[in-house]
Amino acid sequence: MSQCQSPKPGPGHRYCDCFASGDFCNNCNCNNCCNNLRHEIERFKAIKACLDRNPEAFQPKIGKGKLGDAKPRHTKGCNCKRSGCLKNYCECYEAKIMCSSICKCVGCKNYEESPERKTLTNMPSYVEMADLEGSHHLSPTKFSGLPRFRKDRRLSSCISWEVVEATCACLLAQGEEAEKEHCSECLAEQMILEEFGRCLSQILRIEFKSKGLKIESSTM
DNA sequence: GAGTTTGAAACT
DNA sequence: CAGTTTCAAACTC
Ligand SMILES: [Zn+2]
Ligand SMILES: [Zn+2]
Ligand SMILES: [Zn+2]
Ligand SMILES: [Zn+2]
Repeated sequence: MSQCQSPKPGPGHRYCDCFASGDFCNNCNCNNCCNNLRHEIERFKAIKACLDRNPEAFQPKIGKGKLGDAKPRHTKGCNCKRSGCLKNYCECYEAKIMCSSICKCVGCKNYEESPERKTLTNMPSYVEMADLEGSHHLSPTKFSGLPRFRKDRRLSSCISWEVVEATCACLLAQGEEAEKEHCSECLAEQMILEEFGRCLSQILRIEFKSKGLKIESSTM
């Protein structure tokens, strides 16, 4: 049950689960809870304010994908960045559904073919994948000190949040360096762009490698 | 149970 | 529309 501390649904934060689902609070630990019959008017006003902001506020968030039997999907999609959509922080995952194209998540692992998702949900028999990855240092650039890839984790089809962060950190570092050396704005820009190029190419290299592909292009 | 992480929804 | 704030719930120890 909910344990919100707010006297009533207030601005700037989400509502307790009871209220969000349109129910009265029941057996909650809410502090000064107004989501009950005792505060009918206040409650109604809160609901009205909510609906005013978003008419769909109390609609179920899990709709059907299209017609009838299509796969259910989250009506708004999630916006996860750090959970890989494999924890209950993610509304898609919580609802036991795959993320869809309307999700704006980063580093999503909540898709049908996701090995991470599979190892999490079922207890696959033929698991393992010998991970001899411990040695993977991302060499030349500053990737080295930054969030490393976990042993059993590999990049799948999308770029993970860790990589996004690492890339940002590289660019920031490059910018600071340029600043320290009092480079012109133009040169700084160029340095950062070049760093970005190195990051991208490294990301691609690693991704290709993990898939056993070769880099065909020579123009990189 | 305390402390941390996360992301929806409100807000700017 | 993107960035920030808030805070209850999920998670971790
Ligand atoms: Zn309550
Ligand atoms: Zn998600
Ligand atoms: Zn999603
Ligand atoms: Zn996702």
